[in-house]
Amino acid sequence: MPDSWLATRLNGLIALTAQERDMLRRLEERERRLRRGAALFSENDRVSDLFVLREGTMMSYVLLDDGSRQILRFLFPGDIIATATLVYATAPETVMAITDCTVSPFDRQVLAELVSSCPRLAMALMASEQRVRVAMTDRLAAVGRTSARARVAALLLELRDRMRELDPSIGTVFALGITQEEIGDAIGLTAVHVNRMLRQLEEQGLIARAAGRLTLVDEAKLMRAANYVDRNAKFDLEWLQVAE
Amino acid sequence: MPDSWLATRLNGLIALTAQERDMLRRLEERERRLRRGAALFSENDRVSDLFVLREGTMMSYVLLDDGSRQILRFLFPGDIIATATLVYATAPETVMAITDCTVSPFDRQVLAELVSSCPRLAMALMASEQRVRVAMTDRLAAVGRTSARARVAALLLELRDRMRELDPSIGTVFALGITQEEIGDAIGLTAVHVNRMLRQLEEQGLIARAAGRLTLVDEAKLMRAANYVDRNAKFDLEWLQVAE
DNA sequence: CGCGTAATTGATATCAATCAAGATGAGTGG
DNA sequence: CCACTCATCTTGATTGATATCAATTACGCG
Repeated sequence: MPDSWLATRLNGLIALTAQERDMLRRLEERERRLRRGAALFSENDRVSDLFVLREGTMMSYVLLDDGSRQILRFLFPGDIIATATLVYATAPETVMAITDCTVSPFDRQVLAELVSSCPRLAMALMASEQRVRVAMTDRLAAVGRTSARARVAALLLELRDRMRELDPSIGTVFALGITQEEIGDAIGLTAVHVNRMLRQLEEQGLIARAAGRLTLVDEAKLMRAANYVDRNAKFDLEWLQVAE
Repeated sequence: MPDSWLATRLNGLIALTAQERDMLRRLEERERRLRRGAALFSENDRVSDLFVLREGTMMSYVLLDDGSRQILRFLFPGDIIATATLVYATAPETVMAITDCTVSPFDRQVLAELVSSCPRLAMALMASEQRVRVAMTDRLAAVGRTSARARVAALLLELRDRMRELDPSIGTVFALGITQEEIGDAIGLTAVHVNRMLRQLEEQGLIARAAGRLTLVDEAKLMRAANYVDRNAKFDLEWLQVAE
């Protein structure tokens, strides 16, 4: 495990200086462990820290009055959690551990200091928040305007891509790590219907499932089925590189 | 019209210094006009500027392969446009003028300078991007997990709230300014069904419509129907006030 | 080895989409 | 000022995708 996941993540965007690395390390000094299923915080909790996820998988979600759940985002090591703390006194969403996890809490004032001392890092953080936002617009478009089959396909590809960022050895085979109910709650379907769509994708030869592992058998077809856009192919932080 | 819309907007969050105001004014030096229906830029265009919307209403959307459209966000004066420019070489979304508009373009390098010279302003911008993100999670939850009626109600309230930020005199009566088709494309419904839901809300006495103006007749009921959460009530940028 | 969660499958119900006409209304040219 | 036109709104009939309800079945874990 790198001593700063955040540095590892941002290094994918811009080359970091030693000073910048040091600064990022400060965000991951403390450590807190969470058991599978434990909530880091819940909707409406007073939260004044932010967190870096260091180990494990988490998710953020909201619960509606009728008890239904909308999963907003799956979280992987290097992701920043609770950025909403910057504006909201209470959390707008719940964050829960899907597997056993380790997170590093840091105070929002420390972030303010980081912005002062490392402006280029601040820009990189802003930029990386844009990736999060765009991922969410993609999901919104999927949920609002595509079929159940397309949404399932899109989520499978999204999860594979995110896992591959951390582990480049991942190709077309990976462990999904979430239940069909969670898939449904992320893309606005019932677990039953997710099951049927997975079966359909399997019967059509786009995916295969075995022993908890998923294989993207025909990635090209799956991408077409999903309305897939590879956002990672379009990164450009070049313009930040030259900053004095 | 204020000489910096952005300053006006951020002033709602933190008290700005003279230097900060000056800096923000630089972002709105240039000016570009757009006719109703004109695209500021389209998906996949190379964009290296950001923009501040100064006058008018705009929207951002994506088009899917089958021609359907998902409206991501409605834009009002003071909103920053094309923040995705910070990471993506090409625009992930189209931005179009709903009414005649004025925008102020500024180069992303200018933003980088702003972050260097006014770190507290940078924090305020980050914070304000969180509002955008949370608004989007609310929409995602609505589209993924609520009925057509609830989504329509939620959008009406969202639009009213956003307009009220700019014009506090707005109470329960306002001009919607968008078509039923646009409503549908924002919340994942057909225009036909939006029409039926508006009628239903009207018949149930939650809203009234006349001469292009919408009245929220029973706001409490409408909020319940919409699963409404007033995010504005929960702001907290106090912690930034004391900076250095 | 048993227990509980997750996955699977079939039957039926519903909500929203689609298809198909009109009606209304704002803007435009004569 | 009127007639025309195109967009928007409205309404009804029908279809279709996904939810709901109801059992099983498979399987990871203690």
